[in-house]
Amino acid sequence: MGGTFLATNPYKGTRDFYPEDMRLRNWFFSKMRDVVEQYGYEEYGGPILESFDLYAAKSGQELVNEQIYHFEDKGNRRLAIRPEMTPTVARMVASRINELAFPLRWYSIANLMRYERPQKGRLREHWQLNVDVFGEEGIHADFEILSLIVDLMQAFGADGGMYNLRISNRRFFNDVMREVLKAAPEQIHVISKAVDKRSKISEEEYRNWLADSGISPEQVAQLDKVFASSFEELCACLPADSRGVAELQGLFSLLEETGFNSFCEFDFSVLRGFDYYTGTVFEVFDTSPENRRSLFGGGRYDDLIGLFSKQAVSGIGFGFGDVTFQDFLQIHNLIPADLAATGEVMIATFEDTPYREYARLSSELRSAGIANNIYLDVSAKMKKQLTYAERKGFPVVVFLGRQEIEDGAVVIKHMARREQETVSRGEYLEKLRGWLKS
RNA sequence: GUGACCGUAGUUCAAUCGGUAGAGCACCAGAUUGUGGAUCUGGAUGUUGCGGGUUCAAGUCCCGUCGGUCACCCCA
Repeated sequence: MGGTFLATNPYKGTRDFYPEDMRLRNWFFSKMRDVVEQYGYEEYGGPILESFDLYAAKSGQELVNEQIYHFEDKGNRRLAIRPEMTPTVARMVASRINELAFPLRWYSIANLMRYERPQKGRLREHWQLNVDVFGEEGIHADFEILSLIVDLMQAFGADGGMYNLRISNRRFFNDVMREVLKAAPEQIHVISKAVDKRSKISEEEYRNWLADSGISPEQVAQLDKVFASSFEELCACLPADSRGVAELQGLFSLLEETGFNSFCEFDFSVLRGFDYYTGTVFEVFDTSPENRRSLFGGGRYDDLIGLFSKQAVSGIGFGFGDVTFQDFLQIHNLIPADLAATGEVMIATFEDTPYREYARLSSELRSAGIANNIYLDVSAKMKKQLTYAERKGFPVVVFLGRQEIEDGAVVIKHMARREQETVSRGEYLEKLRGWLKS
């Protein structure tokens, strides 16, 4: 025997996109593209392989390095498959820093890979929409990104009840820690980690974590008070010149004035990882009980291109992955049922008719802008041809046989209505168009 | 990296205490030689993920491995 066959399953944590899967992905990414381009964002792209140093240099996180696919090429260059898009954009921006007109509004839709254990909402390869504003420090950019997110969600019919957009600010957080808790810089780091975990771990674990990290009982008490306080009360505790306060107040008054505030809320516990973010941070949560998780998030970082240039470029943006988003769409029933196949017309064939007639008809339809297939096996029974047409979801089948050629006509058949009629070659296109519209 | 559960036909699943693997759907052919969703008739299909062990006998028990799912870890 020929031995064993190769496995047909895709590599762990990656997915095959069969035509129906591709339709879904194309559907939502093109919708996203529409929204983002209406905001005047420009698309960019980059290579899937980058120098390993591009990632290794960045903040030197061991864990990130463990999640990077890397290897050596034939010229002994150390390469990595991109695990995120930001270093690539940073490189691109830095490379043309003097030529680009800031602020930039850029977006990309790219596939990324990370070596990790697949689980719900997270695979080894995923596709992600990245949207950023570069070179603008003011909160107008922050506001724009947040309103863009709301519009993005709305484009899919997601209303405020389906998701939460929670917003905070790293500067504000740091100010509160310093002024209210009198926390030292190292303590702030520890506290932010504990706060980040707060919703996931038990009350006891949370308190132990803080105590074990050298946070005094007084500080813990203050922290409890902070969480019980409103945004306004917290602001009152901070100096009048607090930048964090000014940014959050400015941002929220803009959101209120434009009506976007009904989708947004202040949430002191939103922190989004570390170091990276310096100002506004935000996170979008799914509100459905089955999927109470973060869909995506982002924030402001002060220096995007420090690795490449002396000049600092501030930016704000987010990355929105397809895996979590698909879960979201499914749970909230936001995927349209009629993401149909692309073919509009199938041309049925007969053995006793010259094939060139079908080639001509097909070309005639294409010129008219009607996508079509010729049934290739002319000896196949009509039952088989029609079954095929039905399974493929062709709304219309056209018959062209000896009789029709003699009469200068075609038979067009409306599959869903199970009706058909004979129409002259001069008029069938118009009739067909009418059918395809409805 | 740690832990839990799962892996049987294309698919969804069944198989009693360990006793020689079966059903629905789907598929193919025909009833219908130029007309599809129903019905009827017939048909094909498995190294039970893989490798080893225990046993007279393993889909079933044990070990390993690969794959899937989920949680932890981590998070763009």
